[in-house]
Formats: sequence, structure tokens, C-alpha cells
Amino acid sequence: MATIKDVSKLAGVSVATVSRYLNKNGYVSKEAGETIAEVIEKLNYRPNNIARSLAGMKTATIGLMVPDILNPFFPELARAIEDAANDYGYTVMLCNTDNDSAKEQKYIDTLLHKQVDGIIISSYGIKPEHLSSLQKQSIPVILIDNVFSSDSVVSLTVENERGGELAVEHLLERGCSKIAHICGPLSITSSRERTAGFENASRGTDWFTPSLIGYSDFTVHGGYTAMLELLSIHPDLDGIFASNDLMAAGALKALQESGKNVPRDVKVIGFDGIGLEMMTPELSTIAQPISELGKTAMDSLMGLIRKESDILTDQVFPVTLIAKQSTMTN
Amino acid sequence: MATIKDVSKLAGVSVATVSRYLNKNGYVSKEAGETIAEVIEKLNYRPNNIARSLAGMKTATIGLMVPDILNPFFPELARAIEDAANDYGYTVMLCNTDNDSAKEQKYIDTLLHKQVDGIIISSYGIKPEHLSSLQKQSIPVILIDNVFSSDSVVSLTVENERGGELAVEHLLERGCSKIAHICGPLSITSSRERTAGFENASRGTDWFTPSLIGYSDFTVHGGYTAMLELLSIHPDLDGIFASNDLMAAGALKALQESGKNVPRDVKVIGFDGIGLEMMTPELSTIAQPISELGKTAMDSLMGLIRKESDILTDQVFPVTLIAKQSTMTN
DNA sequence: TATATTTGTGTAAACGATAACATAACAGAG
DNA sequence: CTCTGTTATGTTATCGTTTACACAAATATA
Repeated sequence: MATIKDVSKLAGVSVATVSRYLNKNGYVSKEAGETIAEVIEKLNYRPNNIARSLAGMKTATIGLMVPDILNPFFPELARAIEDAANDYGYTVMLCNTDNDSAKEQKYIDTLLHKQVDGIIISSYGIKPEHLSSLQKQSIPVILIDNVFSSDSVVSLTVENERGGELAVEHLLERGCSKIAHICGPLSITSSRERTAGFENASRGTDWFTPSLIGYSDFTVHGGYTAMLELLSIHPDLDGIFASNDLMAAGALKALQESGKNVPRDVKVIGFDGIGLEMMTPELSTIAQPISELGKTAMDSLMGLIRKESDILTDQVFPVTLIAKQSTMTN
Repeated sequence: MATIKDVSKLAGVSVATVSRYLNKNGYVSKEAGETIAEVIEKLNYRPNNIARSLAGMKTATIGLMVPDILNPFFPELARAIEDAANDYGYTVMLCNTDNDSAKEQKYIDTLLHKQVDGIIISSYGIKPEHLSSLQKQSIPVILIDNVFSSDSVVSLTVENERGGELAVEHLLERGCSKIAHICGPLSITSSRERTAGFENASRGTDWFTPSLIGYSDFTVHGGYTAMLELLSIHPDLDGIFASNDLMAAGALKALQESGKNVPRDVKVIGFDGIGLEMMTPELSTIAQPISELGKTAMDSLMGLIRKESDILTDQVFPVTLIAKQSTMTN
């Protein structure tokens, strides 16, 4: 592989001039620039990123931490981030934390020593302590769906609470008169907010009672068992709002196996907006703007990396109702 | 951050001794080793990977190219690879190619210039030309589900053809008497093999006719439309083998919407073994050993990177039938 | 005309490691 | 007692960039 030295020699200039040409900083005469360009072309020269990183302390790499790559939400997010990263000439290092605090800590450590330029964290279990080592090295961090008030950390969230309300309003509109809720892990902020939305919209109605809330874990299986339990307590429920789509899918399965017809007997709505198009009936959902979240995450991260000053430290994205077959009337 | 120089100074030895200690090559006295260990502990020193890479030409990073991270098969594979990579102290760079040849080429270029130590390619559309630039730089490559005879390239595949046969045999065993097939893209080797398996097992039976094969594209929607088409030609079919699970899920959806009961009227089996547990009924499938594939891919890649000589250049993994509700009798 | 300022270029010191090479002490073999 | 091999350590070039600094020519300013 050709090096900058080869280029400089062949172009009859010093390496500094070539470097200045490459980085478009400092002065380079038009003439010199042209010869350099030609030589680069001829030698098919491409700067060595490693050397660049060592000299310049920039790696053009970011870390992405997700809790569970098997939940379709995260591949979708990862994809959006990856695409945006690519546009910036950045590559993404994927870290699957399994919601394991130890793994999280280890990955942060690894990313730190790989000298990534920034980190996007979409992992539920992250705690302020974990971030402190990042803060110390002043590595830019974007948190998705998780808030810590702190500078040099940007938080992106969605209107979780409003989404919960929307879901209930939609079910009511479609004629439901006894709506149950399957909530996610209480340790997760966004999960709690969705449940708060459910409570806002249903407390005060004549049918509401706390036992209409089932506690689960964001998995299909968890949604399935929670649904069975809810059914045994409230055989007459006719609407279900699950805090994510996977649990909604599990609930749907439980309902179908229990002989309930969805949407005729019971209507179901989820949250997230992952396209589980294989379901019959297809699931209504409160959709997050996943691609936009990913793109904004990357954009903001680049802002932090480049130390731009006009970065919004907290952004809240709207959610949208997507009505499908699972909440159809008649 | 502490550097090797800081350590050497504080330990009263030269950087070379510290380096030898770190890499466990060359001689280091017990005494010196202990002081160095202490100093490292005290300074919380960790070697700088970038500098290491520049000096030693190893980046401890591999690239992973997948065609479509939204197909659950690939997150599962990615996860297995990532776990194995971690055990080796390696990190994974994720590249989503979207089955786009141009993107593929660009990613290979990027990975090359990021100087990854090796690449695992699970992308369908890869062509020998693409690999040539890798060969030139003699970068180790592992191909999953794709074969190119060539040294320095290891191919991992599964018994696709046998799997196709297994699927048909299973359906026959469960009483099917007219089995249709939804095949995947003909451009994909493994897809063709699965279809060959179907043909092996069904040609010669009294019910077989070419129009029982529908052509599709490995997506849910593709499976759905292919199924509808097959149903219109053969309303009396009672078994379906789809070349992957996503198409099987789409087929299931189409069958249900057409008023067919699965498994009573029609039995369905897919291929891959991704756990689509949210389906009702759950899908039978010919499962690939995904985790094992991922782990072996990483192990073999490390073998190539370390220039070990005993690496199997082609490995074929067995598939296993997983019978679920969608092929139940009665 | 004298003096800044802008433009263009080169030299050489980082960046933080690895490893080739040199050196020396000490053991056992002859 | 010399020779050779093993153990242990240090010096320094190297990897391929970036960039601070020095310098000179050209241009603008006073």
C-alpha cells in the first residue's frame, strides 16, 4: 500500500503539503494540489486510518450499545444509525449488552480503549455510574430512551406517556369498555411512562381497577403469560394495551389460544412500531419514529464530536398511532 | 491516560521490558514482571490499541457483512459472532449491505482501509470479483452460506438440500398428500439447494407438478403473495414448505386469511430456525445451528488470522427438524 | 519605501506502541 | 578456562499520519 511519503516523493512536495491537501486545512497552491491529486489517483493512495487516529486522536468509529439485538426494534434502530454514520464516513461498533450490567461496563471499557469518538447508548440498564468514566474522558454520549441530566450527554426520547394515552383513547374510540394493560420492566423509564399514560387515560373511568395491569418484561413470552393471567382475572376484558409490540404479539397469541377472536372479542394495541407484518391479524401500534431517532442520534453525536455549540441536549419525539387489523371494529 | 513510557519509568525498566511483559514474549524476570504488574495496576494502564495496531498491523477488529439485519436470522447470527469475537478480545464492525452490490463493494473498501484483521461475509450477493481485492491484501475471509473455491477463504454452509428433503419427508409423514413449495431467490446458492431438496423428495410422487413451486424473495410479504398465488392454482394443497421462516410466516398469514386452518387443512414448515414464537400456530422449521455457525465462523477466522495450518476450508453443518404446531396432526 | 499580512512550503517532533538488535551476566559443556 | 546457549534488559528505528514551527516569497497596508 502506498503511503503519504510515496505520494509526496512522486509529487515533488513534502508530506506536510500532502497532508494539508488531504485535510483541506492550511495553504496548498492550486498547482501543487493538482499534481498531488494525480499522484493519489495513480498510486490509488488512501490514507491509513490507524496512523491518522494515532496522530490525530480521531478514530471515525462510534460505539452502539443495545440491550437486545433480537428485539426487532434494535436492528431497525441500528440500521438507521449505521446508515447515518456511513454518510459521515463513520463506522459502527455493535455491542449487545443483554441487559447485563457487567457486560455493559465491560463494553464501555472496551470502547474507551478502542478510542471511539462517541457512543450511542440505547441500553435500558445504564446507570449514571457507568457514564462517569465516559464523562471523565469527555467522550460524547447520546442516550436513547433514557434521560440523565448532565452536560455532554444528549438524551433522545419519545412521548411515551402521550403514547400510552393515545393507545387507550384509540381502544375506547373503537368501542372497548374494559381495557387491560401489560406493562414492561419498571426499571425502565420509558416503560414506566407508557404505563403512566395508560393510567392517565383510564383512571377515572368506571371500569378501571389496578388489577387490570399485568407486569411483564418486554418479551413475547412475557406478554403471553401476562395475558393469560389477566384473562383469568378479567375474562370480560375487551381491550389490551401492551407497552411494546413483542408483548402485544405474545398477548395476541394467548388470546387466540384462549379462543378469543381478535379484534372482535378483544382489541390489541402495542407500542414501538416494529413491523411485525407476519401477525394475523396485524397489530395496531403506537409507533416511534425509529429511523428519525437513529438519524438524529448520529447527527447529534457528530455535533458533540465536532464540538458544535448549537446542539439540543434533550429532544422528545412524537409518536403516531398506526391502526391495523387488531383494533378494527366489527 | 498513562502510556507504556509512564509505566516503564515508574517501574524502573525500559519500555521494551514492559512490552515484552504485556505480550508475554521474550524474557522478563519474575521480579521485573511483578513490579510492572503493580505499576500497571496503580496507573490503571491499558495499552493503546491504536498505537498497537500501527506498530503491529493488527487491529483486533473484524468486519461482519450481512444482507439484511431486519431478517431475524442475521441478528441471531451477529450475536453469536459478536460473543465469540469478544472472547478473543475482538470487536465487530457491522455492515448491512441491503443486498446491494454497490454497498457491498463500498463496505469492503471501508473495512480494508480500517484495516480489519478479517471479514465474515454472510451476504447473499457477494461475487468473486468482490473478493479479489481482499485476496490481494490477503485478508482472511469467512463465507457463510456461500461457497467459492479458493484458498484463504473458508466456507461454512448447512445441509440445505438435505433440509429441503427433510421438510418434505416430515410433511408426508404428517399425512400431507399435495405439497407446494415457496422458494427463495434463485441467485442465492443456498436457496437453490433447498429447492433442489424439495424436488428430490417430491419428484416421483404422484402429486408432483412444477406449478407447485412458487417463486419468491425470502420476505414475509413475498411469502404471502406467493402463497395466495399457489392457492389459486392448487386450492387443494395440504402442505407448504417455504425456503425460509419469514416466507413461511407470510404463507401462514395468507392461508389464515383465505380461511384455511393451519395445521388442520394445510401444514406449514419453514427453514432457518429463527424463533418466531409470536406466531399462532408456531411454525415448524428446519433449523440451522445458528449459534454454532457464528461461533465456528469466528473460530475459523481467528485460525486464519493467526495463520494456523489446521483449518478446515469447507464445513457443512447439519440441520435439524423442529416440529411445532404448524405441522401437528389433527 | 518600510512593514505587516497572507500564502505556500518544508523540517522534524509528536502519537504509543512493537521488535530488531546490541549487550551483558551466568550457566553448563568441552 | 574458553565456548556456547539461555536469560534478562536496554536502545532505538519504525509504523503512517498530523501539526507546530520556521522560513520565504508575494501581496497588502501604512
